[in-house]
Amino acid sequence: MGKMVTIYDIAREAGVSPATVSRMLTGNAKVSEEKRKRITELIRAYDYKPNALAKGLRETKSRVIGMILVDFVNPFYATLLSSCEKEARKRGYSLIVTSTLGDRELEDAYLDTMCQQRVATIVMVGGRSDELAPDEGYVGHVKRIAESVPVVTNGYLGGAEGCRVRLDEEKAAELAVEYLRDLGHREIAFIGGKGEIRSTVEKRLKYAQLLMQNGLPTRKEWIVDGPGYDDKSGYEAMRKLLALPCRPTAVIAVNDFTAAGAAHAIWEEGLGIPEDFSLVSFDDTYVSNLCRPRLTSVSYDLEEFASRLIGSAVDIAHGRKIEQNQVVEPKLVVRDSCKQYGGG
Amino acid sequence: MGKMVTIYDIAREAGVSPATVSRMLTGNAKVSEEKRKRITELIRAYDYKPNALAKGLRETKSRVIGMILVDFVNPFYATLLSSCEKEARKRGYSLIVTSTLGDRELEDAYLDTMCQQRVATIVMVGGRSDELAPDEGYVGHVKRIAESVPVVTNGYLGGAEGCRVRLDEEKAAELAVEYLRDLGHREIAFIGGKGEIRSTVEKRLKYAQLLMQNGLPTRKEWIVDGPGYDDKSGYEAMRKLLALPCRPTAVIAVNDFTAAGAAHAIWEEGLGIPEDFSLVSFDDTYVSNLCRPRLTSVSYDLEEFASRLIGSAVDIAHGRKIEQNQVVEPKLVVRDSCKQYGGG
DNA sequence: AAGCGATATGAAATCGATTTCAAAAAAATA
DNA sequence: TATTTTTTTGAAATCGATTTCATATCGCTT
Repeated sequence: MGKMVTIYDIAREAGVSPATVSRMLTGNAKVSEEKRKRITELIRAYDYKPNALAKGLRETKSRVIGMILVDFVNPFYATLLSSCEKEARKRGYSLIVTSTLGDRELEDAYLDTMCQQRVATIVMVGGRSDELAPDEGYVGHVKRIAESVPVVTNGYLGGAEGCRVRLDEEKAAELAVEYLRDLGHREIAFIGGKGEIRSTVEKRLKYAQLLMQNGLPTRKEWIVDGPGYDDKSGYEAMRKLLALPCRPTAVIAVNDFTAAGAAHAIWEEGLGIPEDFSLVSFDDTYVSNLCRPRLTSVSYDLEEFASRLIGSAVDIAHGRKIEQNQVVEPKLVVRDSCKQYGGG
Repeated sequence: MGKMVTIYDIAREAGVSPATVSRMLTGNAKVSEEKRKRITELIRAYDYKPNALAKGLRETKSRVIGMILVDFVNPFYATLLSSCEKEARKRGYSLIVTSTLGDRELEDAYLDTMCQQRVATIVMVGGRSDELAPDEGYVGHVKRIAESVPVVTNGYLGGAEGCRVRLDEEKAAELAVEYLRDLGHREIAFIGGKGEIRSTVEKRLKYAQLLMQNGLPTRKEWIVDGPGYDDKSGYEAMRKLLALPCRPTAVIAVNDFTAAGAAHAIWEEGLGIPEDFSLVSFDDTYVSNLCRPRLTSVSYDLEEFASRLIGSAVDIAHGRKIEQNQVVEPKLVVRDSCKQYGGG
């Protein structure tokens, strides 16, 4: 690769000092109109590209945000990533990304890598910080990292420098349960996923609590956790529900994939949605539009989520004051997978 | 943020020169066992994290690969991204990513940004380089960029330094057409998407050519381009096919989303898959498993694609010789969306 | 014990941009 | 016009790691 042209080359050609060129580029000080013109011209002519590494070194941090997600393929995260990238770009930042697929060691390793990369901020969504009870080791690790790089997460921050932007999972559960209740359903099941992920646990707990508060029947068998978070997991969970002597009339599934899987199990049984079962999912990804009938789903505004995550990340990097605790509220998107119980 | 500890700090504490610490870290030269121990100990104790910016500056390039994709949300690219990230990590590289959503200016801007970031290589999949006839301006831009940073792409490289890893779209079309032909179908339609995207054009051309070669009827109305690449686009395209006086018996859709949309149009008409229409899609994302019936789809091994893209990117960065032109072959994944024509 | 090559080490230059500090030039004031 | 104030500018230090080159240290040979 040909040597790249540097600020020195430009300065020499323009007959000024590198400092002057730098000042022009950053706008940190005035430069006489005459030199300004000459320099601008040369920059164009030589196709000069400022070296971000040198700049980052000098300023002890880069204009890059490190983003750690559980999974790029899941459309919820894919959409979030897409929005985050747009937000970052808008603010003049780039995104270094990694997906951990739940691998703890990897998460640790990548926190480290990003630290070495001297990213301005680390944004972490899902993963260990999002478990119900992150272990001691993890908390310490994040804390240690956060001594060098601020962290923005939707999960547990543990007093580290940074901020938290969480999704209101309880409100989400409430929207689902109350919608079904208002439709006249009394027998409502809940399909969860693997592990004690905070988002799942919070929904499940709220679901159970709301059934009680509303005087609806609660049954242990109506809370089923599949082996994962994909359609197969939902399928298996629904099969268990279908095998029950006392079937529910409505099902809440922890995400669109599990809901789609549940739908397949229902069809396989020769039953229909919403005729025989009403179905509500969470996340409102494009999958809920791809299913027939289209799934009624609880939706988070991912643009808002992204804007808060990246906005906070950038604000922290620039030493601005930010809200330590932010919450994104869900809303219900009604489609075709539910109907009035007993009614038309 | 607290100052980070540097190689100087470690050196001072260990009573050696920074050079020695560096040599130990990089392994570029021998260091006596005694100092080695002392240094290792201190690095642990101080939680020293080498500054990748400084390293990159010194070595005039970073261990980061810049990745430009059209769209993170599309599961084809999401999966590719996921695989690429894994491949990069395996080789000690990080990924800076951006999605252009087809915006040309953005693509140009981001080529620039990554250049400034001094990424080791730029990997570009989809987007302008992947158009059938990239315009002069674009070709020049890539060429100029490629003078500073090598480029790996699935599309047009235009003699720039780098390499090309393409998907064999023609073979993919062949697998689809021949499969349907072997099932006895003679009336086969093709649903494309918006614009003259190379991948689409190549498939469509091959499809048309194969119909001729096989003596199957060809009709202009059987080639329909939707307004995009999503399910709605496929839906609209299929409605046009359904409105035809002479309907085809099989449909090839340019990706899983358009296929899913086409399926909905078919159901809406009260018809069934595969009873009334056989349906083959491309890409074989999880969407083809999410549909009922599951879609028969032409699949690319994205792990191989990713491995070739990132492998080449890293090899080029290290000045190793690489194959200038690589091809990834597709295979057909048979599921439940096709059946013998006329037969059982 | 003197001389030789092989190793381990340190001092200093380097990568490219920013910034401090001081000097020079320009503008404003007396 | 002389003097002060303000604005532009350049020289040099800095960010943190790597590497070249020279020197010190060691073991080995004769």
